Formats: sequence, C-alpha cells, structure tokens
Amino acid sequence: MINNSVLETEAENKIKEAARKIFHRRGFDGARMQEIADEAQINKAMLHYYFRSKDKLFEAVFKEAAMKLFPVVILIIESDLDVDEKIKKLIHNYIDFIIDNPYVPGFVLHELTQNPERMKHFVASNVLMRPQKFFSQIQEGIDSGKYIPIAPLQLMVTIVASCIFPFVAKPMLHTLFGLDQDDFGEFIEQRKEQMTQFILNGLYKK
Amino acid sequence: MINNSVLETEAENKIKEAARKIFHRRGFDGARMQEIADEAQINKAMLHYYFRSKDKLFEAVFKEAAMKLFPVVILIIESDLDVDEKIKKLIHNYIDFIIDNPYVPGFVLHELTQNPERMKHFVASNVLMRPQKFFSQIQEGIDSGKYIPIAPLQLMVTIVASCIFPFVAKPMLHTLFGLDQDDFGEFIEQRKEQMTQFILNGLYKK
DNA sequence: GTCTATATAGGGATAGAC
DNA sequence: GTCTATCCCTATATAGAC
Repeated sequence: MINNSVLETEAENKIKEAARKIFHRRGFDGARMQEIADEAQINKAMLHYYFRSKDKLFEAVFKEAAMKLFPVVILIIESDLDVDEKIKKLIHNYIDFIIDNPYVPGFVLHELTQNPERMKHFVASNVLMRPQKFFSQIQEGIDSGKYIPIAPLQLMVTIVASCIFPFVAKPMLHTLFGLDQDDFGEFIEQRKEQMTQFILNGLYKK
Repeated sequence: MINNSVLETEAENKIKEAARKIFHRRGFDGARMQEIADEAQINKAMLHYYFRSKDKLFEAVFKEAAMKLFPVVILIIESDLDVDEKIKKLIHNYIDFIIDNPYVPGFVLHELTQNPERMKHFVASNVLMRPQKFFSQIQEGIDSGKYIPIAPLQLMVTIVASCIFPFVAKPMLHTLFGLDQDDFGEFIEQRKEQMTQFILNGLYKK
C-alpha cells in the first residue's frame, strides 16, 4: 500500500501548478475553477477538497509569486557588491527571472492594484526591503562628484521599470512595432547589456 | 418641451463617465454593471438601453483610453524638435497626462494583455506609430559619436517605462517603501526633472 | 480520495408596465 | 425613456454516493 501522504502532496502540487498558470494568465477575476481543474487534469470538486475556496487557492499562488519576485532584487541590493556590479547583476538576473516567469510581474502588479488590502499585510510582513546600503552607496557617489545628483529611489524605480515594463507592454510592442515572438526574444536579450550600459552611463557624471 | 437628443447625450455621457471610472479601477472582469449604474446614479436597465452590452460599453471606454494614451507620445515623437527637447517634452507631458488619468496605463496594459485580440485590430488601425524620424535622429547621434550605441527602440521603451511604471507600481512603493499619497505626489513631481536629466545623461557619451 | 449531481448566488440581459 | 421584476446562464461551492 502506497503512503497516502505522498499522493496528497502530489495532487496538491499538481493543483497549485495548474492554478499558478491560470491565475498568472487571467488574474483572479478572469480565472475559472473549471479551467484550473482541466489544466490539472483533475475533478473540479477536488480543488475544493484540497483548498477550501478560490480565495485560499489564489492566496497560495499569489504568495509564491510575490516571494519569488521581490527577493531577486532584495538579495542583490543588500549584498556587498559595488554599485556598478549591483546594477549589472540586478538587470541581468531580473530579466532572466522574468523570462522564466513571464506572467509574474503583470500578475503581482495587477492584483496588488486591484485589491491592495488583500495582500498588503502579507507582503509587508514577509518582504522586508532594506535598501539602505545601496542607497548609501549611491549617495556617497553623488557627494564625491562621481555620480549626477539623483534620488536613489528614482534610480531604483528606473532600474526595476526597465526590466519589468517590456514584459507588461509586450502586446503593445507587438501591435505598435510589429515585434513577433522571436523579435521580442531578441529585444529582451539585447536589452540586458544595453540597459546596463545605458543606466551606468546615466549615473556617471561627464 | 426640451429636445430629447440633448437629454440622450447627457445620459450617455453620464454613463460613459461612470463606466470609465469603474472599468479603469476594476478592469473588464472586475467591473459590475450594477456598480457602473450606481456610479452614474441611473437604473441598471438603462445601461443596456443605451449600450447594448457590457462588451460594447467597455469597447467605447477602452477606445477613448487608448486614444488618449498613445497620441501624447506620438505627437511629440513625430515633431520637428531635436532629441533633447523631445525627451524632455515626452517625460513631462506624459507624466502630467498620467497624473490626470492615473488608471489609464494599468488599464490599457492589463486589458491588452488579457485579451490581445479584442482590441488589437482597433489599436492597429487607429494608432499609427511613426517613430522613423525620432529613430533616425538617435541613429545620427550615435553615428556621429555624440551618443552611446543604443537601439532606438530600447531607449524609447525605457522612456515610456520610466513614466508609466511608477503609477502601476504605486501600491508596491507604498508597501515596500512606505510612500503615502503625499510622498508619492512629491516623488512623481521630482521624477519629471530627474528622469529627464538622467536619461539625457545616459544617452550622451562621456 | 474521487466522482456526479445539485444547491446557491451573482450578474448580464430582457420583458413589459408605465 | 425609465422603472421593476425576472429570466437565464455561469461559476463557486457542497452534498452524498462510491
């Protein structure tokens, strides 16, 4: 007789994996429990057996997405690297992460916008952003005349925006500039190095 | 006797204005016809009287949003200004526009992502982006050694991202950095000038 | 644990009186 | 044109047999 706990875990994972796909693709309102069940090749009733409700299932998925999205930035930001290396690593690693998880940024941003209260307490208590070191490094560079004067948070937001935005705006790039799937892949690949150079060049004083 | 056509127009406008608010705030799936009716202080049945269906009403709202969002960029891009002036104008005007229409970018991006086909043909036929002149200007600057080598589209996307992203990520800035409403307003105001300087500095070679 | 059948609610849409 | 009542479908959720 096979241990039931193993099967249980497998079923749960299969459901969560399916839910992840559908929620990421359609958002909370757009997702259907039936579609998740189909994706998991499982009966719809089983969703409610393992996870009581759509809300609970969503919460599990959202948490994982948020926990994946933020730490990429945080770990690098808090490291001992110098500014140039941090920016280079940040852009490369972040874009690579989104290539593997293309729906995560749009999903997190949208759900956070739609229902800020639902997950705010969770994000706040689990994701502690401590950018002090990075911000200090920037400020020192400004004070020493190496960097142009810029609020560290402005720089930070610009870096993250540069990585995330192209993925959120992918349909726009397709419609307005005719970038197909392959073009987009090339565009993103090119972006890693060009953005690193552009942002570092923007930071350093002439 | 009052002319009926006037009242008709007033009712239609009241509905569209209410629909705009709700759709922008909740997206297509999240919006409720009842909520739109309440917002318009009108009976729910009247929505269907004036606009046949939720889809039709949404389409009207989406068109207006998209038609407002893109031309801001396009007009400046296609103008005869030089690169520095274009970038400065682009950032200032675009951010000012979003201050007045804070939900538009997230709305357009999300709906375009959720259902790319629904509006693609419309956007494609109504919004013609002709960035050739701007792109040529950039390329000339690169060839003459004035600018660093960067694909014009990469620059373009970065500029738009810098303007739009902070608004989409507003809840994140609130949660992670504790920016309240006033802080956010200051942040955006500061951003107009600092991003202009940062991006121009990034473009010019040392 | 897994399925079928069904309860229940919500929301888009319409019928019909006025 | 405007309202009430209601149709009807869809989607979440549960009951209950196996």
